[in-house]
Amino acid sequence: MKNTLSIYNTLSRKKEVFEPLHAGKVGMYVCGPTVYGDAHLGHTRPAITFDLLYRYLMHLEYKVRYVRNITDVGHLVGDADEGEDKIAKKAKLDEVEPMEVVQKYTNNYRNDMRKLNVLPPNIEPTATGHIIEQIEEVKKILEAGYAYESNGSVYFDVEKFAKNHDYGKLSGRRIEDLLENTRQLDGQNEKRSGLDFALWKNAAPEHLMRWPSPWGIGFPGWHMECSAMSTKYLGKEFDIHGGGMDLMFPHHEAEIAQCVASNGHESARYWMHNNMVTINGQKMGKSLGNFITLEQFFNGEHDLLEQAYSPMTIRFFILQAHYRSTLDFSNEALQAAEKGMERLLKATTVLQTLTASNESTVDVNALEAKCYAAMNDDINSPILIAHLFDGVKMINSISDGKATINADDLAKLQQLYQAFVFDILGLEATEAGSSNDDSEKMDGVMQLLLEMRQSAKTNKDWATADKIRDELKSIGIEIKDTKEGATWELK
RNA sequence: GGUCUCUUGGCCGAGUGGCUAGGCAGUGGUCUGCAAAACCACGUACGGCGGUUCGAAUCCGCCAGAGACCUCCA
Repeated sequence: MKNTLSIYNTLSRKKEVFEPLHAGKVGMYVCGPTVYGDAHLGHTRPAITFDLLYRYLMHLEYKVRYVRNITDVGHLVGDADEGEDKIAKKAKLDEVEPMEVVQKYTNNYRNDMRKLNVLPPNIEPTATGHIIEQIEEVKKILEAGYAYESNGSVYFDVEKFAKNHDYGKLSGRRIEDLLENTRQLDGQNEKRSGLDFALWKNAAPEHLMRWPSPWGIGFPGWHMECSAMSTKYLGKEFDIHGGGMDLMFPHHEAEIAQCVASNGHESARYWMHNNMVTINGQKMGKSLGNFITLEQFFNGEHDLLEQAYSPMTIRFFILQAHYRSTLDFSNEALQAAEKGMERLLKATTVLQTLTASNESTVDVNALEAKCYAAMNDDINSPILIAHLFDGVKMINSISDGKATINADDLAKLQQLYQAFVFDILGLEATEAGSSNDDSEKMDGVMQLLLEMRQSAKTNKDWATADKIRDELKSIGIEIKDTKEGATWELK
């Protein structure tokens, strides 16, 4: 039951049973961020999608090597400039070293991911740290005859490759269509065809990031790093390659071509693509300028945000949609996610306090089977979450005495929620007040106030009881009366 | 222009040829001194028009609308 994971393979356009290349082991490569700006909501989609997959594979007891790169060189700014590196351009703007920019945004990215409880990959290689490997790959492609040198740059010969290979198989493109739709880009005159892409690019004198190569001073092409680094750390053939849908063409298509040209066969067996986060129905993206950074979500400082949203709310929001669907941002949707998640997490706390009876009136095995079925069906987290909410009703009913559970089932249910809510979905309970001295004192003060209010209530002194409640509320402390007594929380 | 995808109830979002998705909001109830919170219960749906079928929101066609990629992008 646990081991019938199916995943949607972009190559075949259907769900396939996942069978690793080597029994019990999984190699997976995911395209990481370009570190020239703060991470925004869109960046969380692949990070959380593949974190979910990584966590689930580990839960299934696979030994996983998860590689996610940091792109710190190699992408062009746009077609208007002179082939200048994105990172170099920003660096000049800020008048700092390119590597300083890279370091800053890498740090920010890792920091944001940690807040989102995204597990760090096993290897997080950088493009600048693998220039030698990339040059070696370019050499191999030249030797294989699928590339040519021009003016100190090396280009991949797409038309030649397409004669005996299927260029466009991943993205569903036909070479004839592509040939009709090429645009004027930098270096076009150096290329034999508009479809050809750079494997190595000659650096202009003002270009800051530059390395020596057999073809002169330059920098690696846009798609080279993923081929070189996936091969180095996962081998010439590996299990899963992931990334955003927008990378399918040309990036992943070029990667496939590079690997085939250099190794004689394709590298990744399963290609997985997450869909986009939209805002007002349109893709949230760097180039459109309609993005909201994670930092802005966390502190609420953006015109479109009605409030701050915790990292866990963002994570739950992402997980409530299937990774292959678009997900539309709105305050209403995020607030719904926030409340729903609180209810789910609260139930996990209640679950720890349940006591066992002799008989079970609930079916824990059926719930467990449904949870695995959901995850095995192309890691369908929204379905999983729906089942977990059914379980919330079960937990609350037992807590209310409307249902009973025996000791074995209770242990199983507790394990189930630990596994699915915390280990697999990667949610974590919101920090219930840090345990420093101040919060301990605060807690003491609050206990005193609650006791005073309770005695006022006992004396039917409603004026005093309500004054305590209302005045605390006005300074942002909310009292909640429960069956077990009053509790408080900061709002 | 080319290729492809999507259109589900107030909002977000699953799924499927016939069997309740789920969450949030809303309504009713339980609890409470009152309220909040919490818990329980309950609607409303499958863009339009045709077709296939015993039966379609689910398959096919047309129309309308939205989007993605074709250029860096998660």
